[in-house]
Amino acid sequence: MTRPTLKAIAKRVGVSVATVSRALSGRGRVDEATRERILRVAEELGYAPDMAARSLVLRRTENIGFLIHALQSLSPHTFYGEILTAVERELRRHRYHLHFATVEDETLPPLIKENRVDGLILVGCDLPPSLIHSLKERRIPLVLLDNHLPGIDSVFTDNIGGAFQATTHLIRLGHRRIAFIAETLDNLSFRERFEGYRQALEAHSLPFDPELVAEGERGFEGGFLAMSSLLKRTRPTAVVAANDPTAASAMRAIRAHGLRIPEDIAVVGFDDDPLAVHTDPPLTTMRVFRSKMAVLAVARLLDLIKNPEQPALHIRVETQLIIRQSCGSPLT
Amino acid sequence: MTRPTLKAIAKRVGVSVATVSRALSGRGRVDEATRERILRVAEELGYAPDMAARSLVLRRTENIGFLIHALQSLSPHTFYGEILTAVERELRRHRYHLHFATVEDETLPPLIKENRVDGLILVGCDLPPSLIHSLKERRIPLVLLDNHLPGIDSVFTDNIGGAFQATTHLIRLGHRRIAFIAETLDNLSFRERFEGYRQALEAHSLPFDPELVAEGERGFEGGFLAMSSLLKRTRPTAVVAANDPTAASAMRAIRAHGLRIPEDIAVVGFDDDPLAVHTDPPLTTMRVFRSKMAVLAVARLLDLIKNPEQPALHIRVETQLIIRQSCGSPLT
DNA sequence: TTGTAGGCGTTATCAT
DNA sequence: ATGATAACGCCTACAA
Repeated sequence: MTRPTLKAIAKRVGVSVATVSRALSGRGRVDEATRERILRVAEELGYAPDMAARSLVLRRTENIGFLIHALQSLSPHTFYGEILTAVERELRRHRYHLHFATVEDETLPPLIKENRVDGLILVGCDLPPSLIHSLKERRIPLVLLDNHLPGIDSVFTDNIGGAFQATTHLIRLGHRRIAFIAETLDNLSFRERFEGYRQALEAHSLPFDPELVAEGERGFEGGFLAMSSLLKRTRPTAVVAANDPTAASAMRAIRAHGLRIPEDIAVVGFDDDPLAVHTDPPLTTMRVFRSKMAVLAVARLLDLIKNPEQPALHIRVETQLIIRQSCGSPLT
Repeated sequence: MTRPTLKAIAKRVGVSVATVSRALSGRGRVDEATRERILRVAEELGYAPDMAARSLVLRRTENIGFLIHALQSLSPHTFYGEILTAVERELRRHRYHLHFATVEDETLPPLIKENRVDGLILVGCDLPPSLIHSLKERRIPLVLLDNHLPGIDSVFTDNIGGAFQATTHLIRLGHRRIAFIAETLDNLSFRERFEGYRQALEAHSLPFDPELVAEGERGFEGGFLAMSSLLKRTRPTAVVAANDPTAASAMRAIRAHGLRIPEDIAVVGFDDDPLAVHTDPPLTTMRVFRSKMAVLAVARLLDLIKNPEQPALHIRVETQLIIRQSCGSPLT
């Protein structure tokens, strides 16, 4: 009832463990007939190498750590959930395994020092840079996903370009008083989206009005709070939300003020979250290619593991405007 | 630049590796003065035991596998995302690590045979029972989470009781023609919720009408499809949805038919998904205690690892009715 | 082609 | 209290 070992197979077949090891690993010559017998017995016993023994001698675990800030993973979006499953799927394709861990501060997660992983995917832009740098100093192969930092490999969303496009969409529909709301601007992605919004205004010679910008707070009610406080002091004809959950909860605030969407206020979100299709009306938004980004990050990480000394690559993935009903038709 | 080992510390301090091991592990006596020196040097070097070597001799990895069906984890809900982070948090509290893996069929995931984990949390009711049983036969400690099966430890939601309560809520509001919709009934949880619905009808002497039951398909549009086909043939005054995403997309279908919520049709969901608060009107639903369930499952699993030969425990966690606006006031 | 032997880093069992 | 030493299961020279 105990796990089969090389020794067990060796005894059964009547050869040495070395031969069995060679036969199973494919490295080194071994007679075709005995190889067959060995493979058969191994199959029969359901043999698989013990990972502890293997990684002790090989000095690699074939595990990849998926690190995310505890804040993020608790968030209502499914955004990082989809990234997680996409990363796992891709790792599995390459026979790697996924270690999932959350971090709450800058202390080094134990899986690093204990040598539990060969590399790291650091997800989201809420991980403290100080932590990222101390990880980097340990020379663990790593890539940032949905985040970027000078000198460190990264795969990230074109937030500026996306927000630029979203805002431009509203401008083309005839809007001039366009607001920007976010749960918080204390977040790189949201700040970049804000930047894209400003650049679009500027590119179309529209004035930037700080009155039209509002922050709420992190979490479900963020968009509601931001939109409510904004509506108390001014009245835009359109609003760019930093992400879809923010947009969805802003829509509730708009309605609570007796205004209609999109007739009174048009709304555009960001992420193309699954909930975008459930809002009323369905939300126009910027699609973010989570799964594609996951695949790219895994590929880059595995390459870095094989070949550590490389200049950092920064892979920016564009977004795509998905038009639904929350922006309506051109203003007349 | 290479990881510090026991040997390195031993050399620095001028003792044997055995002494260092004892000093660091706390097992076995060691002179107070030398222990101090050892601890200091270990700290200085940032020593942590190599996990491969450690688990090779100890025969345990301090890793727990989190297994989920690929279908599930790709689902729009954040349901399993919240469970995942809650499980990870609880494991970390106990100095365990989380291996995340998805399964697509009944083949044994490699992490089992390779001995990468000490135990398993099997999440959701879409994992094939045949797989669960072959895992069980390998005598790996495991507990089902949000699922249950005879003979296997489990922590699960009181689906029948919850749906009973949800349906009863509608009946108390005066509804008599109450529909039940689900993405699919090819799922234990959904079937149990259906059962709870039927029991509530029976308990209140209302007839069960198959016309009032509809399935859609898995995914975003499931509730929309189910509700649309239902409305084509009949007209309930209320509907119980098997979960919140189903309810949310059913609400779109109801509105698409020109009907109002809750005036024409009252809606109740299940799960208390974060999106429940974003729907219009906010969704009345049954709260499921994901985090509590996660904690219970981890506690049970760690107990089973310490003490394997125990009769199976089946821990059922009740749900709680959360009243929002989607059911309105009593019918007059 | 095959077997012997040494070692990966840690723990545990003996002596001393 | 401390130090050799033998595992744990696997891989890989090197020898036969």
